[in-house]
Amino acid sequence: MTTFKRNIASVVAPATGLTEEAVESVITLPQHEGQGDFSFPCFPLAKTLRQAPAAIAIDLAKRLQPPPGFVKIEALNGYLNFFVDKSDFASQVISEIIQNGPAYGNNAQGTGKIIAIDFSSPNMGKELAFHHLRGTMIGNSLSRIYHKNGYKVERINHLGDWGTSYGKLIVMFLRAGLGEADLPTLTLERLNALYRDFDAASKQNPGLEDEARQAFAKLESNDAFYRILWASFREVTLHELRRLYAILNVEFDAYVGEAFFADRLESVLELLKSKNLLRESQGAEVVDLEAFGMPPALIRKTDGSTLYITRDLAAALYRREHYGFEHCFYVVDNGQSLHFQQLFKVLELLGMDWHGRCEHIPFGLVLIKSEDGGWEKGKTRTGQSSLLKDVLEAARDKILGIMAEKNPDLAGSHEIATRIAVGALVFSELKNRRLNDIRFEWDQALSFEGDSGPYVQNAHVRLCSILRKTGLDRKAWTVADLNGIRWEIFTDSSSLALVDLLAQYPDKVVTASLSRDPCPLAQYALSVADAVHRFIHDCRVLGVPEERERLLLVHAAKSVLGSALELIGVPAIESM
RNA sequence: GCACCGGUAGCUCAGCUGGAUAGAGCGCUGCCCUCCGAAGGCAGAGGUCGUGAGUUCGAAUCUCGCCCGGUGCACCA
Repeated sequence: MTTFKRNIASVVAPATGLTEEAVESVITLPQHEGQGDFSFPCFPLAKTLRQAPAAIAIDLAKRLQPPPGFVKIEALNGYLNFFVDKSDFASQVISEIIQNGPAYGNNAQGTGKIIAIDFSSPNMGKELAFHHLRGTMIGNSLSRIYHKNGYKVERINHLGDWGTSYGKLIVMFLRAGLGEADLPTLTLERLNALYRDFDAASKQNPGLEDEARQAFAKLESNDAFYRILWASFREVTLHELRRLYAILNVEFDAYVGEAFFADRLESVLELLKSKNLLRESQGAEVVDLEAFGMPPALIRKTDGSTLYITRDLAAALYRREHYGFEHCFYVVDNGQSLHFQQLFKVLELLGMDWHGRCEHIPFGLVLIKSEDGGWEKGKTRTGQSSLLKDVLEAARDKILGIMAEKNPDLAGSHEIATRIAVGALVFSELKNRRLNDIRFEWDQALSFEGDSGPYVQNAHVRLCSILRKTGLDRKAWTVADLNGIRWEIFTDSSSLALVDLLAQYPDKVVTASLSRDPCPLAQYALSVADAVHRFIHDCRVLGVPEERERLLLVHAAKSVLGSALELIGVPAIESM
């Protein structure tokens, strides 16, 4: 792909006076048939050459000889269209895929650089709701994408495990008559129920809020019994989280929750004071951000306790010191953009010259139907949101039904059904741009038709199935397999369309990293799946004279599609 | 009121670092398995790209105003 662009640049640059880099950067891929394979738009030349773009294109088309790898140059509508030698193109693309193996699509953009990425980060004592899937999978996918771009990625789960909320849990735990003896059998479900009980009970008994604050104060002062309760609650939460993350195939390098920063808060306050940023306001301590068009950042409450942003300041300072990151990403929903604007501004005011390396990566909200029929943000606390484990189970069960009908040989395989369910749910989260709000509806969440995860997974399955029939599914392909390949076999439109897409993979890996959005890769996987299904439909592979060549393409397509699926976190399964 | 985000086919959405004739899926009308997996393929109908201006040779894409929807804006995280 890059060699083809470079070859175009090598003939266009001298004829136009542009640099080769400038030519390469404007080369586009045409959208319609008859427009060649690469295009150079002549419009920007109109001014300097004082000629109409169409005339420039016609003139260039006459004067230029097709560069290596090309057979024809044509002028059309002010574009200079280059037609590749199809055999040559297929040869270059497929050879590159075979030579690189799983490293195809890798680049060195991030070599030697570290990215700290904070995602998922649920609250202790609460079950994962369906809406947590979005941030979790966006963060997971971005981690993999940046890794493929050469970065070292540190995945951080910034567990919400400190604050008055945990006073609430302790209060309700004790009020329910539970004690240390009950800890071994405690479940996350039970803890989550205690939360809801607290909300209900505190409406009747407003004094409960005070009790919770006192309980948290006692926890903060390291009361031994309260520390044991807290540690158990945390372990129960982590146990269930790890179970779900395993199903989703999501991993973290660190579970560093807010509690970890508890004893660093004083030094944050000292730092703010030393820079003369802290002001007293209505009995609380704030950093005034009015000059920047923002409300003040509330650092310390009237009762002396600290807040979210105080802990986030401590976390940012720690991460910078501990990881020395190039970028620090916060994958958190769009509703918190003000918080992050304030956080980054305070870091700037503190004189942290790296504040610009911190970046909020917002995503749209998951809305649920409200009582009046409108749509609103779902809240775990009130129990309106569906639990992630329930949605996963429902999806798996529905898929088991479909499998029984479509592939009785595999019927009953919970493992495969689960992987299809994960693929379906994850793909529908990531195929759209991350800032779009999503409306949760059961019917839609459990719809597996059309442009869906299963459709893309099925393309991979069909490729695997063909390879399996020849015993080549576990083969390690090498450049030796390219000897004697008749590249002209790939010049039919279905094969060529597939080859063309495979060639675009490295660019898509970069695009996704620059937009900080898995969406381009999900869309790409979809178009590869389209091309695969069409290829399999149009081109018989086994038992035909072209078998050897087509098996090579099948393997190349499987390899690239599998890689793209891995990047977005959709399981690349081999049968379904 | 201020701020962030969205507004493209009946519905759900791609396309947005400006480029040629705006693309999918669902739904609707039909067609294709004696053939490697039909969870598949092919064809048809369906569009003032919210709206008004501006920048430009060229705007769904950039800038500004307005309208509609979601979210946030001091002691929760």
